[in-house]
Parts: sequence; structure tokens; C-alpha cells
Amino acid sequence: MGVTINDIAKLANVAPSTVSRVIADHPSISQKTKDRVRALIEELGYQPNYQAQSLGSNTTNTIGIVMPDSTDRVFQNPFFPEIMRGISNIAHDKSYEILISTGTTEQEIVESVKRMVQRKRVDGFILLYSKMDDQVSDYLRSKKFPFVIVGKPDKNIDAITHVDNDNVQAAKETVDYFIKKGHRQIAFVGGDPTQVVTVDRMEGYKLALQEANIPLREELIIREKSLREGGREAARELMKLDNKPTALLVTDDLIALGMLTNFAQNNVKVPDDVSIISFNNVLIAEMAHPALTSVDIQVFKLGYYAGDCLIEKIKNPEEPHKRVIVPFKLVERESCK
Amino acid sequence: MGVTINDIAKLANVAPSTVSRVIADHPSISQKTKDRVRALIEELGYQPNYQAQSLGSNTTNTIGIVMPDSTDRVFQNPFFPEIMRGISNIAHDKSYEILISTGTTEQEIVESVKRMVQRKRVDGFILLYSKMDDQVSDYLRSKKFPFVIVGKPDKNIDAITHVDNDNVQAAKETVDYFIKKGHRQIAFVGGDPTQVVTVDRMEGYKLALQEANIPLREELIIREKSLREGGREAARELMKLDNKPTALLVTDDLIALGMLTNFAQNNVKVPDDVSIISFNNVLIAEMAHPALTSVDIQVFKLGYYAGDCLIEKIKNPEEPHKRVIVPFKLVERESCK
DNA sequence: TTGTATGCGTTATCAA
DNA sequence: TTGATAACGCATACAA
Repeated sequence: MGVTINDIAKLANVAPSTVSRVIADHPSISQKTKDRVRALIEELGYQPNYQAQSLGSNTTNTIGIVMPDSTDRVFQNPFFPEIMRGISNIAHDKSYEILISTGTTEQEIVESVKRMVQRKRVDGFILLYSKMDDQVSDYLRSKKFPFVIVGKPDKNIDAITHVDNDNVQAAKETVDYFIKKGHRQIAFVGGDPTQVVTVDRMEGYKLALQEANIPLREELIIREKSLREGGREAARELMKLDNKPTALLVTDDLIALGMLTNFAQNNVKVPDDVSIISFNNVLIAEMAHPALTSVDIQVFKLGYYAGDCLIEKIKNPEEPHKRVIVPFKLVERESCK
Repeated sequence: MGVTINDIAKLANVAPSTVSRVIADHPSISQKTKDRVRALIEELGYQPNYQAQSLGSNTTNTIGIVMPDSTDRVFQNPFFPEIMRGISNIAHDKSYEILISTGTTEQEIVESVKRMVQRKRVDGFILLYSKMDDQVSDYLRSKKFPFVIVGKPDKNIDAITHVDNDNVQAAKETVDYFIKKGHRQIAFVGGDPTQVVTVDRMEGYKLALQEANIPLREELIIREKSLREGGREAARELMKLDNKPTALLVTDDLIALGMLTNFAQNNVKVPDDVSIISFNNVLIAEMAHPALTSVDIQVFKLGYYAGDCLIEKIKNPEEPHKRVIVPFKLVERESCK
């Protein structure tokens, strides 16, 4: 068996409760005994048993991560490892552990989350997505269980802490950028239309066109659910058009990569025939050919701040709901002219 | 407070221990009381408190995941989300939860793992990498703590359960395939040389050349640590050569993608000037242009089986160490002729 | 087949 | 400033 708090107590000639207080750095313990006890702890390599500590204090020091449901191969989007890296960093800094939800269908995920709260497995959750009518989010809200959304909640914005980019503005500025370069026929290629981020970016797209008095052409708006086939499919549709677009706003680097492939096969030159700007600025954006001009939404920071907000909220449940906006930045490469 | 085992016991007119046994589906409880108790459990939505259950039974029902250290942007390799998906699936099937290690440097990761075992946070680990002289692996072995390696251990092969492909054979067959297509100048572009998988694939490469009586040219062997720059750098080096290779065996789709980009920029035609076959067969392999012929190592299964082995080992520690080999398959696309 | 009593390793309350 | 002692919620050895 491992060494327990009692072992330390005996050797230090104090009560177990005293040792417990030393661990928690309780102010009412004299420096002298603190030192003595700590020396013993160090010497014996004592580590408090997690389950016991957790049972006694009714807290878990762990963060639950909820992934989107993984029909399609969305997880292969480098977005996820990158945001996990951000969360992992802050978790490590604050001595929190990370538990990830299992389950692939929405129903399985909801069950998984419910079990985790009822069994008290985590102190709070980070949702790595934001979509319409999300059951997980509704459930957590009804239970008043701490959680943070990465992205913008589709409702109750002021009642849910979230970390997001200003996607409306990001899309708008990108289209402005196209316009300034002389483009007039600008298409929008978006991912899953039930995701809030897609909606936001489309809004920015429309806003920019409106301001510039460019008529909206519905056939230039394409929404693809599949990351895998999405890009190629979208490229096909767009190229069938009589009056082809000269610029493409694409909401995901991976979709843009698919489009690039289709264009290469059909001898459409990027950026000579069409310019492309995509979102996320993930590693493959710079590896693609031509390298993709992409909006860097700072995925790592999204994760880091989400973790930070959640931990704050856990420690102080009275804390008002917050909204953290991570700045974006257009990274110019070769796919746009 | 939530509903506890005592609440159920009172309402069912039995002792708490009986309820506990019903939950564990203990054989010595009559069907009648089982039914009655279960009905109440269902009705009240009772879920056992995790910490208490864990403390009482000295087991956690959770799997720890150890990632490689993340200098460079290795995590952006879709390999990781995909293998996590496999582990997540089996974990969900077997009612296990997943805790992932935090920490970015090797030292931090080792500390994190040590804490997790001492504090009894998990029942076992899956290591998502295999490299030379790994401290984590050494530590777990010394503690006789259950763990499974994805890949081939660099030593003590028979004493460590691992799930792997036959990478020597996979590389050999791939080179054989090149040779059959008439290639003689075949280059090997590998990732991190401290990783066992790189070593294995190189061995297969050498073996095939030897069998075919093709002299080994050291300058055709390139090893790149960085996924990011690796591909482009390797392409540059190879194209400087007087006697250029006509075929490339590349150990990672992402590196191959980088090479593709460099070739496109320098007007090297794939597959007309060089053929490429890479490993992993991750989503971007089929999205690239030209689509990459790639060795599918079935990453999902790698994860699924690793989880399965670990859980078996946890349930029966006496179980002998196993070696599970997941078959590979060459997926032919456009990058090779 | 079921109940009683005790232990698991902490935290926290109340005294001293 | 510290020490007893009672939770915390469940598992299990032993009794019945």
C-alpha cells in the first residue's frame, strides 16, 4: 500500500487533520509544524489519494471535455488537437486533470455527460462546439453546472460563458479585403449549417456585400456538411456556374484543401482564376499548394482561455457569465490575389 | 444532495449492502429483490458516486492516455484524433472513462504520469508513441502498473503488451511494389529517428533493396524531425542530387504533403517524375493533389485494440503480455506509377 | 439470501 | 494552534 496521511501524522507527531491542513496550506498552522510535516511528505513521497480527497472535499479538480458527435471524420480536423493543447496547458498550470467524453452519437454523448455530472466525475465542462438546440448545453444549464462553450451559444448568450472570435467581423473584413482587391463575384463556402460559427461567418459575408452594394447571388452560397467530400463537391458546383466567382471565402482550411485538389485536377489556377481565403490557419494551410491565405483564429488561445474561464467559474460560482473574444488575424500567403 | 445508496435501501426495505450487490449484479441476490431495487434505481435516477465507489473498491474505471511530448506541432497530425476515436469507442463500450496526461515537455509528462499512479487516478495507461529509452515506460514497468504501448517497444518486447503494425514488412512490401513497377532509385524519407516506427520502416526498406540486389545509397535516406518543414526540406535535398530518385517511401502522410508542395513549386511532376507512397492513410492523403497512395495502418483499430488489451490486463493482471498486430493495406491512388 | 459492521483516505466541524 | 471525531458514499468480510 501507499503511504497515507496517517503515516505522515504519526511520524510528525501530529494529528492527521493537521497534516491535511498543511497540505491545504491552511493559515492557522504554525510555520514550524508546516516545515516539519512538509519535510516528511517530501521524504516519503506522499501524494494524497485522489478519490479520498475528492470524496471528502466534494470536488474533483478535473475538467470534462465534450467533443461534437463524430459522424463524418470531423476529428481529423487539426482544430481539435490544437485546442486540446491549449486546454491541456492551462489545466497543467492550474493542476487540473482532463477527462474526455466518450460516445459518438449525440445521444450517447448526452448520456455520457449526464453520468459524469451525476456521479460527480468533473467540476465543469468545456464544449468544443456550438450548434443549434444543443442538448448538452441545455442540460448543463438546467443543472446550473459550470461550463464554457468554445464558440458562440445559439441562445442565452448572456447566460453562458463563452470564448469565441468575432466571426461576423472576421468574415466581413475578409470579404472587404477581396473587394478591395477588385473582386465582385465572391462565393461563400461553409461547413455544417447547424453550427453557429457557420451562421456567423455567413452573416459577415452578407454584411460586407451589402455595404459594398454588391448584389447577393444565392447560388454563390454553398454549405457542405462533409469535410471529406465537401471541398471537392463545392468546387464542382461552383465551376458549373455560368458566371463563375473569382473569389472564395471558405470557412475551414480542410474544405479549402479539398477545393484546391479539385481545381488542380480541372486546371483551374489558384489564385489566377480564383482567389481563396479560408479559416483556422491550421498547419496544413501553410503546407498546401498554393499555400492558403487563411484567417488565424488562434485556436490554441481559444482553448487556453476556455480552460481559464472554466476554472475561475468553478472556484467562484457566483462569478457573472463572461464573453471572451480572441482576436483574429489574416495571414497572407499565396492563394489570394 | 444527490440520491445515495441509503435512500434506495430505505425505500426498498433492504440494507445498503444489498443495494450495492444489486449494482454489482452479485449472484447471491434473489431475482425478486434485484428487480425491486433496480426499479427504484431507475425511478430515482440513482447513479453511484464515483469517488466513493472508487475509494471502496480501489479501482477507477478510467484509462490514462499518454501523448508524446509536443515540441513541434506533432499533435496536428490527424493520427492522434483518429487513434483517440478508437480508444474512445472501446472505452465507451466497456464503461471506462478517459483521462489524458497534461504536460508538454518529457519531464512534465513523466511527473504527470507518476502523480496519476500514486494518487490512483487511473487503472492503466496507453502510450500513444514508442521511442528509445522512454522514461514513462520504464517507470510503469518498475511499478508493475498496467500499460499498453501503441507501436513496438524499443526493448523488453516480450514483457510489454503492445499493439502495432508489422512496419518492417509494410515498408518492405511497399519497396517491393516500387521495384516491381520498375523503380531502382528509391529514397526513404522518415520522421523522427528516435521513434521505433521510423527505425522499423527503414529496416524494411533496406531489406527490400538487399533482396533485390539494389545497392543502398546513403544519400537517399533522409530523416526529418519536423512535420512542418520536414517534407519541403526533404524534397529540396533530394532534388539537389545528381542521380535523383524516381520513387519515395515516406513514413507520414503529412511529410508527403509537404513534399508535394515543394515539388509543385519546382515543377517536379508526381507521379511522372517521382512516385510517392506514404504511411497512415489519413484523411488528407485522399484530399491531396495528386491523391496520395498510402499504406493504411488502420489507426482506429490500433486505438481500439490497445484499449481492449489494457482493459483485459486491468481485469486480469496475471494475463501474459501480448502482441497484437494490426494488418496494413496499400491503398492505391494517384501518386505512384 | 440478506444484514451488520467496518474500512477506504481524506476533509471539516467542533472542542480544547 | 492543534486534536478528536464525525462525515463523505460505497464495498466487503463476516454473521445471521
